[in-house]
Amino acid sequence: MTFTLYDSALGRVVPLQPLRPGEVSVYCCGLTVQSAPHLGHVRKEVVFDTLRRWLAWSGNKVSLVVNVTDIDDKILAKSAEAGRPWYAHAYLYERELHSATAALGCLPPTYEPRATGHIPEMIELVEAILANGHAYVAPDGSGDVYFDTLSWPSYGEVSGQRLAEMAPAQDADPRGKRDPRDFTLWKGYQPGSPKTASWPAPWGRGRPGWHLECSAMAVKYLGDSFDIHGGGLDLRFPHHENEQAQSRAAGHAFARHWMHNAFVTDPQGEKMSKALSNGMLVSEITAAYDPRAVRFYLLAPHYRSMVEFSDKALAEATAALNRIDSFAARAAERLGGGQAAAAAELARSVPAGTEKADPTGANARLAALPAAFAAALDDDLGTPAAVAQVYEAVRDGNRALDADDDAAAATALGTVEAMLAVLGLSLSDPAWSAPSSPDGLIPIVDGLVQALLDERQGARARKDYAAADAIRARLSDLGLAIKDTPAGPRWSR
RNA sequence: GGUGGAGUGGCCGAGAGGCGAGGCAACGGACUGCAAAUCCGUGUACACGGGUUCAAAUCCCGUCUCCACCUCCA
Repeated sequence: MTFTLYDSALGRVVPLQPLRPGEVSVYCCGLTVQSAPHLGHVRKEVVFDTLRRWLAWSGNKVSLVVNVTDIDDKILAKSAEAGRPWYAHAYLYERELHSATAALGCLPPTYEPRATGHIPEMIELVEAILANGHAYVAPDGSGDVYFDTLSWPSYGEVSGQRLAEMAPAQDADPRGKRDPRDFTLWKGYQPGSPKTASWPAPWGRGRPGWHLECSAMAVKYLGDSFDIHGGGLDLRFPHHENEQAQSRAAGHAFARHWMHNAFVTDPQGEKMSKALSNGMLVSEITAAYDPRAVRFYLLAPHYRSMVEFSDKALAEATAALNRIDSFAARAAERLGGGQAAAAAELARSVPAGTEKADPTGANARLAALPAAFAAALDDDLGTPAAVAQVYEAVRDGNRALDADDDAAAATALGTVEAMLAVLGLSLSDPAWSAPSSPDGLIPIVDGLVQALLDERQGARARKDYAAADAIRARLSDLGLAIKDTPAGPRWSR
């Protein structure tokens, strides 16, 4: 069984043959921490978190490096507006990003380097490109260094853009550029910018260009060559194109495959953006919906398809996940938690799998999954077909419970739990425990509701259905759903 | 203008030459005091027009519409 992926530079699905068998190295462009993340930003995090979990589940050591761009034009501009130092501004939104991704159950990357921590590496990279004759220092004394795009014949290989056909950019500040298609490697210090946002370099004080940062960090942490470079589709050109060109021009083999996720769109089908982000900030969404359902909503469609944001879609995802959870709860009540605990145990072995290759453990983990589920994920991270397998197992399990076939129900429960664990949706995942509930309150609430349900049971026994239904209605008004099961009434939110 | 992607049943969303993924919603049935939950059943979908083929949602040609990138963007 081999993982295959759609390599967006090649435009087709190819098998992943890692540089080092059993180890997969992934670099994924993170965010420029300039403002609060919206749903679109975190789709990428969820997609690559799921990819990483799957590769680890199947026995690979996975290194996932995600950068934090903490210096750029936007950060300087917005921090000035906000009246705080640029680094404090960046750090504020870096923390917001972390809480957003954690809320959605994303494991922290293997490492998350900040651009500002890698200025020496970036300078070395520029020196290498200069030495190889693919960059030039602007002759105007500005301290700018530009990549000489025309000197790099394979420019365009990532995005399919042809240099000759590219619309010449209307550059507001061409300074010493030879050709409008050249891009900035190093931006000379401009008076008026914060002094703290500049660093000494052989060609003058300044700061790195955006594209350069990723190249330097990817090579530093993943080596001269690595397996997968990921990011949002909007980064394909020019960012990824430029990254590839400058890295190879410096002599590095760089990314072997490119993976790009599609956008989250607004209800009109247009790409989510800052201007449209009202009501779509991650913090707002996770306040309004179960964060686990939000993750489910983001990963159920294929990563290369656009996802449309709407309250209806989130509500549907909540309902769908609810059905899965109801089965798990019903089965666990009937069978005891053995199967679920076993699946949770398997899931717990996976974070270790990201640290080292674990083919032996992988055999046990893969055996816990339906073959069709594994095949779906191996086929370019086919989460839709994988999710369909979850539903199949839920139906099988419910059917088994209805037929009093405990053995079959137990199998289904274990399968469901294992699949949820792969997708980062397992209820036993610590990410979903709600620390916001004050300690000790839950048993009290539970006891109070139980007392009311006992009351209702008494009424039912007397065939006083009016009284029984009144209690149910009052609980229902509080948002509690009551189910009468053979083992007695059960309540849930 | 260049490059890439998309149009699927009430809605969402897969698939990519031949047996109708899956979910949500709806309707009927079983179960229930009634519900809820669950199970069973119910759909002659693939933008349009041509073509290839024994067979096309899937391939080819053309048309229309939408989206993205080419300027910062997950």
